[in-house]
Amino acid sequence: MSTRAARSRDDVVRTAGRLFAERGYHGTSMRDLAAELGLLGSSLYSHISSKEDLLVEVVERGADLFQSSADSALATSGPPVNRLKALVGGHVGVVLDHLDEVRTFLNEAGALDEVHRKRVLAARDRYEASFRAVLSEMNVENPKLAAIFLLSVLNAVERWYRPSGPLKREQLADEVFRFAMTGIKP
Amino acid sequence: MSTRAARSRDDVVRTAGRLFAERGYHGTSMRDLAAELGLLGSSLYSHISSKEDLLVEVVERGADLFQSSADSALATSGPPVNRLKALVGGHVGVVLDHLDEVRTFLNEAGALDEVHRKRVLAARDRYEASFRAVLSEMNVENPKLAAIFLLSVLNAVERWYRPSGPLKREQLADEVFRFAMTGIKP
DNA sequence: CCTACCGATCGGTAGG
DNA sequence: CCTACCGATCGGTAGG
Repeated sequence: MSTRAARSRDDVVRTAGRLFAERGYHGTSMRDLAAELGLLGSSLYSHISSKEDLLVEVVERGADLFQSSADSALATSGPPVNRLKALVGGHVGVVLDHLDEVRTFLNEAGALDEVHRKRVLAARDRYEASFRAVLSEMNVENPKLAAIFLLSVLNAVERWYRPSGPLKREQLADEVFRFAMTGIKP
Repeated sequence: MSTRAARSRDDVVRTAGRLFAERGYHGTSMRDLAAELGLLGSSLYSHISSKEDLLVEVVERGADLFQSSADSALATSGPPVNRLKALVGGHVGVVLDHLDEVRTFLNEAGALDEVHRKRVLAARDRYEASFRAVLSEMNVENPKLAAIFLLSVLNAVERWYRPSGPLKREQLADEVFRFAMTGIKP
């Protein structure tokens, strides 16, 4: 048996996402990443061309996942509240199923060069616009602010939710939706 | 006139807070910090003993500011909703007045060694407990989850609020409070 | 994917 | 607070 650790490009990107999410971009060295894959640092460069390119790819995966989720949610039929529910459920699903890409997308975009950072900000605004549009359809008083508040709650899920905790995955989206619709309720 | 740049320890800690907030702990070098103060890297060590100590000090300042705010808010008389309003107003005030320490406290605690990181988690839990206590007083259905959701909105203020924007500082706390109490409202 | 490197930069110290 | 350093580590390359 060979002791060679043959890795695909996707292995490299996914492992990079995990380390960027856990330790941050600047807190992760290329040798850290290689070691996680059972390689030496120099071996990474047959898969990718630079550390920065890796960050770009992980962040773009996060952006694409959110946008696909929104596009799908906006196609939901019925009253606008159905689409809002789909947006919330989709967002929670993306966070739970792609935690590493999501955390890197949300927390490490600042480490990108200006061109890519602006592209990420544009992607976030486009995603947020999906929320604003549905909230407008619902005749919410201040759709812009409501979208910010709702996304604040949704994005924070990454920071506190543990699948092993008392709150089951299906309940989570329901609870967020309920809080957004009616507040803390006495 | 001397060209010597005489700095106090507090100058060093405050400037470190700004850079840690903007670029992250691992994205800030001691030479970056020194240059910002008009010094050479080695000169920093007459003020502080290590980079890690600097992070500890900035993060602890953030923790203390939030806890002082909560202690003060909990002393508010009248029905519990008054105390909740004071907690929200206090939190927004701390974020806006001490943005660098807050951002470092919220985003860079992961770069601390285990001992200090656990201390920060304990400080956060104690602060969150102030919210849980007031929400319990208000007979909210799920005070623990309500506290998480409300703090999600409050902590996100650091990420999007611009004092130059349409929302004035005084309105911000009111809008967060209203969202927490009643949701998006159709 | 590894061996053998490269120049640059890192946090930090000794001594004045 | 500066001069003059230190060993360690950084991202990355040449060549096989």
